[in-house]
Amino acid sequence: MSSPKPTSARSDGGGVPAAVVNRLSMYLRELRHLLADGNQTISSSQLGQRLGFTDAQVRKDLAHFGQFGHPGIGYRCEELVDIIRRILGTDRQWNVCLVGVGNLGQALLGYKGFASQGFKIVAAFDADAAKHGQTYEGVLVYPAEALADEIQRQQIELGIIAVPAQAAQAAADRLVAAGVSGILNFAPVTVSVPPGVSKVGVDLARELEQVTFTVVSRLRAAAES
Amino acid sequence: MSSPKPTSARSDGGGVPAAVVNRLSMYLRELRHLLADGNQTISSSQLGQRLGFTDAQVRKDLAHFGQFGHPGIGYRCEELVDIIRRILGTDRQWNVCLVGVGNLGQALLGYKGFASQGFKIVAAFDADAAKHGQTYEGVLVYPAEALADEIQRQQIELGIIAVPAQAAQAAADRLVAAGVSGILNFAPVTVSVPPGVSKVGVDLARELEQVTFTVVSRLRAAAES
DNA sequence: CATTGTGAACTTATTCACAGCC
DNA sequence: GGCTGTGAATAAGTTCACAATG
Repeated sequence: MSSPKPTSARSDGGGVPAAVVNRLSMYLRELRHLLADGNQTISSSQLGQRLGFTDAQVRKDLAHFGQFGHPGIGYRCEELVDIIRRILGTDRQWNVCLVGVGNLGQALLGYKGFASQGFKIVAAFDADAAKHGQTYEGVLVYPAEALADEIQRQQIELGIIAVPAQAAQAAADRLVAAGVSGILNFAPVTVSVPPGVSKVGVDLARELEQVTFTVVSRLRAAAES
Repeated sequence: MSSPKPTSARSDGGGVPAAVVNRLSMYLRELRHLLADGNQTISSSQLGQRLGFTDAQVRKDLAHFGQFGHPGIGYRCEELVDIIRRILGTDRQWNVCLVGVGNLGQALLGYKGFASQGFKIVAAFDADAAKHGQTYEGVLVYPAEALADEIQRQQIELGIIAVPAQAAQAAADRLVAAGVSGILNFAPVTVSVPPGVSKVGVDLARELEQVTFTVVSRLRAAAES
């Protein structure tokens, strides 16, 4: 018996494959760097080259959303930044909360990269009573029981889970019950959320495993040659 | 002009698509949880269901590497854990170093999930002289100049970059020059490494952008219905 | 005339479906 | 009976190649 149809290649988002969205955010990052370096325009082949994609790939990805290029010119960096931000939904601020103020949680509270993309962590939650009422990087820590109230009060739409594996599903359930629309999960477990709530998981150890796989593959290929 | 042929779907690793390796590490994580819960065996459809994949997908992924199942029974959890660990290269310890002992770097030093998968951070490097000689979570911080020597001395094979964007390429260059075989990059830039060095990038803000995209897509779909 | 946008060709990935096995 | 492994079928994603364009 097979699962309904989650295919892993598309997660959701108007029929746009997840891989396209992933590349889109790479284009955005690269375009910001280009802008910072004073570039006005860039062609699909130049942009692709910097990231290791073909020119056609860049154009096809953008074609999912409209026509943004200028024949003979390329893409205007500033214009395309605005367009991609609108596509990704980061053309406005998002209020975010953090669940789990441990090692990783504290680092996330101090991470500058969120604010610069429009993400604002406005509340943190932790089970440890010793942390309640304290502020980290200017963010106040509440008890887990206050989660629903704060999410309502501060209009928090996204939640970041940075609790131990065994507490992750409970954290997700609470966030969902409180009405967040999306979750970024750093706990090394698959949490389940209802349809209608977006979810992305980042598992640091799994990322390193992707590295070791290619390392050992290379070693193995070298051994048999 | 198009780029050579990086296709993005496969990065390297004996012709095995990156997506397969990614799922493999999910299977591994899930199998560990199953084992911890006392399960002896699991079928491809059960394993797939837990992660949102079809049964055929699970079997095909494993088929890239051999025949590990038992008809009528499924897969023996313990056996499959060993097999996947061997495939991913995590059936042994990897010495890892960290470059950049800031917010995020300190959290990574304290992250328990690395050790449990065989990754041992044995040295850290930072440009800030105030940190030199200090230990964080039992790991000694060296000046960046000591990088090559320590990597040689402690046989470090992997490097984690957790420095600001503008310092990331230099950190990568140093790691490569010192002879690491793989890099996990948390800086929000594309660093380039020579062929022969593996690289995986994790950009926290980009991960959140994947979440917001699906959130706004759902909102947009709802709006036009 | 460099560069986009896009149908057509091609390549890669996923699912189906069933023979073979325990 | 329940489950794997896999060739065949289908679907999805990528690249090619060229007409259209400022």
